[in-house]
Amino acid sequence: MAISAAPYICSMKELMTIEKPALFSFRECLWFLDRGYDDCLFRIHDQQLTRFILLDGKPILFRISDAGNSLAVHLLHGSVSDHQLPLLRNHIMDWFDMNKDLSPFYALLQRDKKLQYMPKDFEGLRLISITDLFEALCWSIIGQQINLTFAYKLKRRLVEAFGTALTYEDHTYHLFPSPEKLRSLSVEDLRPLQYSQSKAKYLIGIAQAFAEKKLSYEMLAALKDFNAMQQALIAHKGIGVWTANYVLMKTMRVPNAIPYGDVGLLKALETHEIIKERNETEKIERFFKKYKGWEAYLVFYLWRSLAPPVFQTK
DNA sequence: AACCAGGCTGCGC
DNA sequence: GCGCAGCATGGT
Repeated sequence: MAISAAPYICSMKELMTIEKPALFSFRECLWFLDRGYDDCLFRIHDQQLTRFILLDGKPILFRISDAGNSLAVHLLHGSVSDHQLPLLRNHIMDWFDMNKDLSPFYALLQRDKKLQYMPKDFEGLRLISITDLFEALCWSIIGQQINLTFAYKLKRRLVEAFGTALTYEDHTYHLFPSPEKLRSLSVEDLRPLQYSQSKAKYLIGIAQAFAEKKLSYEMLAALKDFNAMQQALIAHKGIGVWTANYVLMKTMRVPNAIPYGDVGLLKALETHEIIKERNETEKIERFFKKYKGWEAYLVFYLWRSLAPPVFQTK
């Protein structure tokens, strides 16, 4: 499937601007999205972010850029009617968690001797979400037990083979494949892309569950209770505690969905000398208790800490 | 070249 | 319920 967009000169239409809340840094957010991995679901260049999505079921290509006190959103392909504008605005604000007041979290960090550098060094970094539950589940299954460089390669192969592509001004943008598309595949279709037997099986199984409406965002969100949501996910093959918690954290920002055992999290806890050994689970739980309500953000900021601050070289 | 990767399942106890 | 082998393959 391919869509080609006519490369009109000056075809970009400004759809809207979105006012930046306090403690919001587009630059910090871009740093996270562009931290050295090859993500095929958006493109960043010249401090601008371009992405291809389905809005209200219709494909659009849009670009976000920094406009001082606000973000500017331009339309590059497709159309957005007046009544769809709020949908796009909500999509972007949810993606960057722009409705949240971070000051209580920063107050907690400031009280912590080992982490009190974070509010300044990472100021305005938001917990950037994966806006689609199916994509989030597939992505976390792909990423299980392999390094991220390889995981992004696997994702790209899947998306390029089975997703919808759109070429605009010499760059190709992609939609993540639909559950209906992935459910139609067999394990043999994914083996040449270097998916393991089990990863292939899990992905197809999850796609089936979505296509048959046995699992959906709405279904999960309706549960409210964290344990119930976790169990609803773990019931599916290929989803364990880590995956369930990672996905709940990245799609819904469920604060107590801590991906315990995550190697990145453990590494960060070690470098901050919060733990000495990776098996000190009680110590980790005690540590997280100090951040009640902000656990997901804490994990995100600890991941952020694994790389140098974006402003360091400036 | 060994050891590690943003783990999970299935088995034996 | 808990521990552990096996998985499967690229990165460093």
